[in-house]
Amino acid sequence: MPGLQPHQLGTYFALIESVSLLQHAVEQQLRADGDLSDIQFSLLMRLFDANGQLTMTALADGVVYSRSGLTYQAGQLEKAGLITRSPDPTDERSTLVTITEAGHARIAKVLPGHIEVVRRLLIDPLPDRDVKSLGDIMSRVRDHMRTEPPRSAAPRKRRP
Amino acid sequence: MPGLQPHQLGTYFALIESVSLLQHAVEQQLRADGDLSDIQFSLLMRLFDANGQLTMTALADGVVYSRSGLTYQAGQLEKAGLITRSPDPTDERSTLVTITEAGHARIAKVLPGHIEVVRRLLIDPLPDRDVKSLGDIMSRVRDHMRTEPPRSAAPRKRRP
DNA sequence: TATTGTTATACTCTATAACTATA
DNA sequence: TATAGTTATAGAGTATAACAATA
Repeated sequence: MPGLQPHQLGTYFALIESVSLLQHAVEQQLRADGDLSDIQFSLLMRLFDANGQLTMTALADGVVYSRSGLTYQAGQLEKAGLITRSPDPTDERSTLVTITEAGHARIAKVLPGHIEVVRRLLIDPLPDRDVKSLGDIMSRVRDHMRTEPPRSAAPRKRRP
Repeated sequence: MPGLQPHQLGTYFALIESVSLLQHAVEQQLRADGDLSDIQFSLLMRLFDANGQLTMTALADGVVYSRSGLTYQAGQLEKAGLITRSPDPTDERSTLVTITEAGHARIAKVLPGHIEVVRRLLIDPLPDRDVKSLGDIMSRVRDHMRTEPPRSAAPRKRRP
């Protein structure tokens, strides 16, 4: 692989592979313990952290998908009784998404196992010094990505 | 979030979020430059690294999916002319997957942009010292995960 | 019996574009 | 005009189970 040095490439592959394994384990756990996809869990957690209520747009923010994808997931969560949707009195174009009691309960049900997986696979095998380094490094990477101009804001179109 | 200290949780979130952003950027690039999914690209790269030929089982190894999922992806790649499948003379149960000239060409077409994305988002924003630390840490995490007993080898069944 | 791979099928998820309604 | 959200629809991908053939 030209253009990157072996240790740079090694870093990339180790990162991608280990995160894939971690995500896979997390997905299994969430599905088994609470019948949730990782995305559904993220959405519930965002609501939880936001004290229970967000607009659709705010909820989607950062969980990169299309509007329609969020509508679909919100539909699933609503069907499962974990959220409700209601009009926003402030702005009648908006929809307020609210986490229900059952939604809270589902999080409570799933969280211990979730933490256990993350601890077992990521935290415990590393000395605390490395956990801190890793957090520090990846925070900088994340912040850099977030401030980067999207670059392919107008991605090349396949011929129509 | 009980059970994990703030810096441990922060590490987990920074890791997941930054890798998601990286993967998303990579997927865009692979699709735009070579009309490949990241999984298809991984499969081609595995063949490339293995000097062009692997059995289905060897090809799937590590790219965690079901047999049928691999059959599906191999079908897609074959339809696109990037691989061929032929019987394995050594073991007639096996199928040998071979990368074609077109497959090599596709990799060559896609790789520069791929490297550019990885460099821009992950490598360049970090001092080389951190690239090395990150590689070192994530290699240990990966190795640990790979040696771990699967734990949920027999995952809880939903009631039948 | 165990392993390799395929098929059929059903399901989840995603993306695009057209649409409604409000700011 | 721009923004918030939904719907229709089509396509990609995944998983399970049943299957055939070989070791």
